[in-house]
Amino acid sequence: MASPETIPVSDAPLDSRAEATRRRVLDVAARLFRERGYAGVSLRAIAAAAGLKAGSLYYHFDSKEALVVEILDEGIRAVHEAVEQAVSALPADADGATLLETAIRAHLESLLRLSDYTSANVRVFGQAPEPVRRRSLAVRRAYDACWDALLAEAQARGAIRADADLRAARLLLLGALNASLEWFEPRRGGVEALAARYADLLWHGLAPRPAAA
Amino acid sequence: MASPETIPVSDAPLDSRAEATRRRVLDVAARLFRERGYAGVSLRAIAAAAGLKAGSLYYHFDSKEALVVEILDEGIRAVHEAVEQAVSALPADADGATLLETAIRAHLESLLRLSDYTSANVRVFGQAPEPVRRRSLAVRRAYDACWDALLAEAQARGAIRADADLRAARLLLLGALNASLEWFEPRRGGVEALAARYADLLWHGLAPRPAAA
DNA sequence: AATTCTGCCTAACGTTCGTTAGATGGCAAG
DNA sequence: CTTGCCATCTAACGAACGTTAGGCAGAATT
Repeated sequence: MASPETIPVSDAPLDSRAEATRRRVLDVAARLFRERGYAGVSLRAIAAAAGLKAGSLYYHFDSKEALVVEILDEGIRAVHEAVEQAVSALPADADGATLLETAIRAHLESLLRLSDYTSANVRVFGQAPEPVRRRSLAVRRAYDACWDALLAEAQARGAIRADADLRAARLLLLGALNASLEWFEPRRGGVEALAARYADLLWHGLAPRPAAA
Repeated sequence: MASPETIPVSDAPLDSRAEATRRRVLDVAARLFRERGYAGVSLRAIAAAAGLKAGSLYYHFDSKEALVVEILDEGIRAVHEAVEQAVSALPADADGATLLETAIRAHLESLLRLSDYTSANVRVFGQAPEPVRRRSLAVRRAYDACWDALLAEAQARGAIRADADLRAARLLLLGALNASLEWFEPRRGGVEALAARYADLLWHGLAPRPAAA
């Protein structure tokens, strides 16, 4: 805590060299975890990719588990933030379809922009040691709850049929969106186009427009 | 090859003890790979779970990589077979919606029934060593092609709108279905119910029935 | 100028890894 | 009863693993 007489403005300068190294380590570790899984990446490989020696990682992180927890949480947190921010930027009276498409677009855009962190989530979470999963669960649940609220709101605004099972809808929707991490290539049409196509497919379905009874 | 004078009926008795052990090893290995990833599972752990010692695995498999390739291929192959079989059992004049729902049901049912093998696919393939991925690619591509043909046929029969991007549809659909491996619990409603809900959501979409212009 | 702190390094620990070679007991064929 | 294969075991190999302890140079503080 700062002494009473110091300027209380900010503690900004406390990051510098260490903070940059930390970020670099997280970035390369996220990429490696995505490519080879949790157990498939050694601390020596992470250190080497970040221009360090293995032992030095312990200056920045308590353990391999602590490192991966930070990557997992960061991935979810960033996407959660992007979705919340995009939705709250909508006019208060936006219709349900717009709400839905905005959330889908924000999820996809941040998911694919931070693909190393978010892929690590999709690929690594399920096979990480149990303490890692336990420590990372709260952040995931919070994001699920965000989508449950979002779908409920869209339904209230008439964009989702009344008989839809919202939990099933959430699982289908997020499953479909997250799977794009496995095949998306920016060259073959951008995120914008993908988001538009997916939002359309998910909202209108595969059936032809009339959808005769 | 049997000598000319032996009864040519069948070569059935050539499997016995060894074949049973092989299957047991594959089963426990699939479960372990699903739970801990490729690098997270040691041959000693697999052997112990199958009631063997590590060295004995080499009597049945050439290497750890060969073992996992077999598991990956088996998972895809079984689902592929189930879908082809279910579709070909339909009357030749079945409508597109029936075709679609049948394929979705067959995929989900076999996916979740053989969940250790299929989960190993979803979770392990992306982070397996490159030789493993290369050797397992053909089987995956064949299944993708199966769905491309299936969706094209459904579109020809009028169950999918003419403007739909079939590649995007396939990726969305399979992504959504496969994601169910991560959360499905048989207690909370069976596979049948899930297949019906998912087929409905994917075909009709989230939008209310009229889907006003 | 002297001192403290920061960020990283070297070296080593005990353990576990995939894999191999050779031995061994049981079961089946002669 | 003997022979030989079949399925598994034991023991060991070098390499790599996560983690720790202690050292060391340069920057920051006094």
